[in-house]
Amino acid sequence: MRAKAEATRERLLAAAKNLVMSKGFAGTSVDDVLKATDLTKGAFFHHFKSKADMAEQLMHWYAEGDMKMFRTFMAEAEAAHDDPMDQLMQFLTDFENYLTDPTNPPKGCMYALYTYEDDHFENDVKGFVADTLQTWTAMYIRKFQEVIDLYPPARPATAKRLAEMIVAMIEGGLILERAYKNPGMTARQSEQFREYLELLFPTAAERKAA
Amino acid sequence: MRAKAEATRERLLAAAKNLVMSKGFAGTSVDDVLKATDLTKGAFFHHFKSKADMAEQLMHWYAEGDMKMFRTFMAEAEAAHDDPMDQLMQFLTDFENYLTDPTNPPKGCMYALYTYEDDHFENDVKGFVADTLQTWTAMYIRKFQEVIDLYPPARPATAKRLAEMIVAMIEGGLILERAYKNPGMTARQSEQFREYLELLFPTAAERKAA
DNA sequence: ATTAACATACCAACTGGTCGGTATGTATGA
DNA sequence: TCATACATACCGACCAGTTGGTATGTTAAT
Repeated sequence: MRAKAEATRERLLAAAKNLVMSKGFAGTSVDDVLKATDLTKGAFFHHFKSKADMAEQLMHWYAEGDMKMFRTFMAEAEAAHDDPMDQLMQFLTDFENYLTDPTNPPKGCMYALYTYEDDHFENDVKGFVADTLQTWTAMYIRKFQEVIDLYPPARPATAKRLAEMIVAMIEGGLILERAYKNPGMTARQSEQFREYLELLFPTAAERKAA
Repeated sequence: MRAKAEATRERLLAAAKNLVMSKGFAGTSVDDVLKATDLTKGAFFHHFKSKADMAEQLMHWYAEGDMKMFRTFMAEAEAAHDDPMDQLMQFLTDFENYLTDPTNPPKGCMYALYTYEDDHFENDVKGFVADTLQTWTAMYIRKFQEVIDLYPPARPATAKRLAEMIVAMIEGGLILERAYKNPGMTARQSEQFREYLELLFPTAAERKAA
């Protein structure tokens, strides 16, 4: 029984995610979610004590899946290469392939969405979004620091700056992707960032050429 | 009397802009706007034939102000320098100063906001947002092409890619700025982008040093 | 005297949320 | 083992408040 209940909860969350991603949080009504799942008010308020509670659970659920994916990509990249620059490059190309893969539209980032509707959310939720973005950034920082320690950058650069840069480029890419309905935009940003890295760490490029 | 009417319309739009920027479009009710302006339903529906119509007028109004600002920055930069690289750099630093200036929070980009709530808007509005972003990008493309024509890039680069890159970085920066409540994030993205340009166009940097 | 520019009163539909009820599970004890 | 006792999972009617929108004023400028 508990397994079926969890399945129901995830059905609600999955439907909510799709709706929220295309209509926003305030624009998505509880009834919308119920229509999409063929469930009723009773079910909804059994699993969530309010709509705001759903928002919180939805964000945690989303972040969990999101972070797991990134960690998997990173672990694979680290297993495949010893050199941190190689690891980073593979991570980014893997991510680009994932973005290019014609999976379930509409694409977008729920952190960004919550950020642009933040008046509706409790400080807990806003803090969680910020923390998650920080964790994401921190993953990059660690890797960039390894690269910087190994290869002198052609111009002064900090790991933090580079990490924030790629995160911003991805977020911005997703916006352009939605606005233009052009599925390739985000991956192109990642590609362009790799171009920058090649220029910034010339000795890493030479090493590979050798 | 017509002047007073236009003033009322702008009062409504200005209030709507602030509210929409912090609560989203669906999250902002007509009553919210009226409460903020001390006006009534009669006034609102005299100026806008529906809430959706307000959304459209709001976007046009916003884009007009936005584009005017960018054109002003660009005109100033072009008046101050002959070299396109110098023009570009001043444009970016001017923009950074504007972003850093502690003006009216909350910061953010209405194009991004509409993009993340696009289910509520007519195709007209969505198309307009896309067109405006394209126009913004096209301004950069023109300038980057001038730079590329003059200084050979250290690695293959197209004006279009670079233009999309800076637009994405700004959009992403604004998201991080909101999420972290850190007013400096967006300007930092622009700075970092200039760092990239210095690397990409080394001969331009040499020319300046000489 | 018209008309533009607003105010006021009101409406049907929808909003998030509650509540009593039911069916189906699970734990316990004799 | 099998009835008792309770908990979980869900249903659907209902509620008060809010939503966008309208119909009918009133006032003031042209």
